[in-house]
Amino acid sequence: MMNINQATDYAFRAVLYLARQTRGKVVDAQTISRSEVIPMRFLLKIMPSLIKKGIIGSQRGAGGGYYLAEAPENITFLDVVEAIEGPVTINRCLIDPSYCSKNGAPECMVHRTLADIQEKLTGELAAHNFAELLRE
Amino acid sequence: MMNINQATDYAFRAVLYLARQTRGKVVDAQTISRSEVIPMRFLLKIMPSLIKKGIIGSQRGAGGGYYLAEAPENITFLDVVEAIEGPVTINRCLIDPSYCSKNGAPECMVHRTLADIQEKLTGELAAHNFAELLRE
DNA sequence: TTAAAGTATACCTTTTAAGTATATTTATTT
DNA sequence: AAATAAATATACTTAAAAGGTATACTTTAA
Repeated sequence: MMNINQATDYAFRAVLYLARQTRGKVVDAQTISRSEVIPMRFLLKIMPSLIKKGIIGSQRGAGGGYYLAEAPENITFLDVVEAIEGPVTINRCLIDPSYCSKNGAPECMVHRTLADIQEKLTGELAAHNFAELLRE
Repeated sequence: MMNINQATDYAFRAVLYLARQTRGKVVDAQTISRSEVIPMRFLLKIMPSLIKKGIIGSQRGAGGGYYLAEAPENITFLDVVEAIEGPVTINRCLIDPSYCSKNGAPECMVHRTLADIQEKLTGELAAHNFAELLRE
C-alpha cells in the first residue's frame, strides 16, 4: 500500500505538538504522550531518532523533556520520514541492485521509471514544512 | 520506507514482458517466469489480480497462457500497483479514521498534508504508462 | 482422451511492525 | 548529599504481513 508506518505517524504528531509550544519550551514525554495519544514507551523509543536528525533536542533529569531544535519552517515532512524510516525508497532495487532477481539489469525500464516517481515523491515530502501546519 | 512490495515489482516486469510481445500474443507462465526470473508459483498467484483489473487476459488449457488485454499506453503504473496492492494510501488514517489513536481528530493537519502528498503520488504513478517503457 | 496449461486454496517460514519491560544514566531539587 | 524525576539503552514479546511453496482441481487444445 506504500504507506508510512505507525512510528512515523506518531513522530509527525509529536513534532507538531512541540511546534505549537512557545519556541524552545521543554515538554516531558508523558505530557506529549497524553496529549497526542501515543503509547508512552513507544514515544520514548522513537524520540532519539528525531534528536539524531536534529529536529528536536532533549533535556535529561528532573524537569527535563523535549523541545523543538529547529524553526518549524525548517522542518519538512521528508525530514521526519527519514529520521524514523531512513531514506525513502519505493523499491529496494533502487538502493541495492543485487536485490533484483534479474540481477540489476542495468537497462531496466521499470527501475528508471520508479526512480523518477520516487524523486517526485521525496520532492513533495520536502515541500511541506511544519510552519505551514501551524497556520491553517 | 514507503516501498512497493515484491509482488508488485514482479507484476511490473510481467506486464512489461507481455507489452513487448506482438499484440495479443499468448505466453505461458513458465516462459514469463524464466525470462523475468520470477518464482513460477508466485507468478501464478499474482496474475489473477492483473486479470481482474483488466490489464491482462488468460487462456486456459494446453497452449494457453497470458496476453496483454489493453494497449500499453492505456496501462499505467498506478493500474498495476492498485491491481496488486489495492488503493494507494500512504497513511491508514486516510481511509479509516477510526485507525487514528486520536480518533480521527477532524481538523488534523498531518492528515490533510498527507492527503495532499498522496494525491501527488497517485498522479505521478498514473502519469507513467507502459508504452513509454517500450520506447526508451 | 490425455496432457498441458491456468485456478483455487491452503499452508509454511521469515521478517517487520508495534508495543512492553528492565535497568541505567543524567540532572534537578530539597 | 540524597532523593527523585526524567531521558536512554537494550532486550524481549506478540501479531501481522511478506514472500514463497504445495496440492488438488478445472479447462481446453491436440
